[in-house]
Amino acid sequence: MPEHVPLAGSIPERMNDRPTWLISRAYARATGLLQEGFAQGGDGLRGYHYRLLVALDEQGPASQAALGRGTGIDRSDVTAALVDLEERGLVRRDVNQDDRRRNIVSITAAGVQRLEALETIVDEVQERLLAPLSESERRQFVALMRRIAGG
Amino acid sequence: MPEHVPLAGSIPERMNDRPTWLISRAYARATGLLQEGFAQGGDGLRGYHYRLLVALDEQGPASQAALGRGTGIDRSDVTAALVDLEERGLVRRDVNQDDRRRNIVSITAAGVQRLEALETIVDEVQERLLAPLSESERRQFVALMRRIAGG
DNA sequence: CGCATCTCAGGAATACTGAGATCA
DNA sequence: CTGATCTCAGTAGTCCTGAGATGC
Repeated sequence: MPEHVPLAGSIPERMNDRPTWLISRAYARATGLLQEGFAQGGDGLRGYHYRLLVALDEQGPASQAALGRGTGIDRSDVTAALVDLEERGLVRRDVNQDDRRRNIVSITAAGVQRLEALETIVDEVQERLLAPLSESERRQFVALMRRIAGG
Repeated sequence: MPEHVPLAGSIPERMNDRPTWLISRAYARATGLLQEGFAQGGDGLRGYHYRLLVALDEQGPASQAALGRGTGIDRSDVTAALVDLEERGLVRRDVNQDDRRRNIVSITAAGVQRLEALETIVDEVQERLLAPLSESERRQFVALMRRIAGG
């Protein structure tokens, strides 16, 4: 006997006008798809690793503090994620001789290669996520989101 | 000496075109603001509690499974959150005599009252979150998000 | 039997805090 | 001394899985 006396069960209509709730639903969908995609890699890389690799690939060597600011990842999480990436040979960390508090983090050739594979995965996820929207709607969406997220 | 040799540090431009990343940034902002707001209540209520109260207030008594489906909260988290709400006298749980597997969860008068306060908080958070957008842009945003989140 | 419900234990990824050590 | 950096330990809230007990 499937679903007997429903006693309610659909999404409260009020919530569907709540941007906070819509954002959290979208986030849940996006992270679910991303985790699914990243799991294909099989080497345990996650969102943090991807973000760091993108920042390093795009902007060149950086200190960990700068990476944290640039990617929105907390300093302590940056440290942990970079340890993972270094173990896998995807980044290198050298002490900055001009300021020995700082590490100079650089992406390696293997890191660039791995990043390309991750980009493919993220592209696919994005395609699935934005499937309901037309091209112009996607541009609208990105533009609006940038203003909300970028605050 | 503040910030010496930047070694990069701004948000990678590539990321700002990544809906997945924008969503996670927006989510981080939203949940940060929400937690800040909910903390004002001082009684440890969180997003899950709020969602459940909304669903109960809007749709009336429901089984826990229906609440889970309706709010997008996992069955096991529903159980835990309802325990909290029951302890605070904000909901009541009675065994459904027609189907004794099920609890009939109802919001109490105190729950309705507490929910009103929470709605005020969520309204404020929303206002801060959407501050950069005009009225019509907000409607656009909600409409686009519904299609992405609602999948 | 199958299936739904409620509960409990726990894991995973993100976001964050506090504190210590190092060093400009 | 002030303040930035890196590291480590630990917490919180969300999302999810597996398994058991009960009941249709």
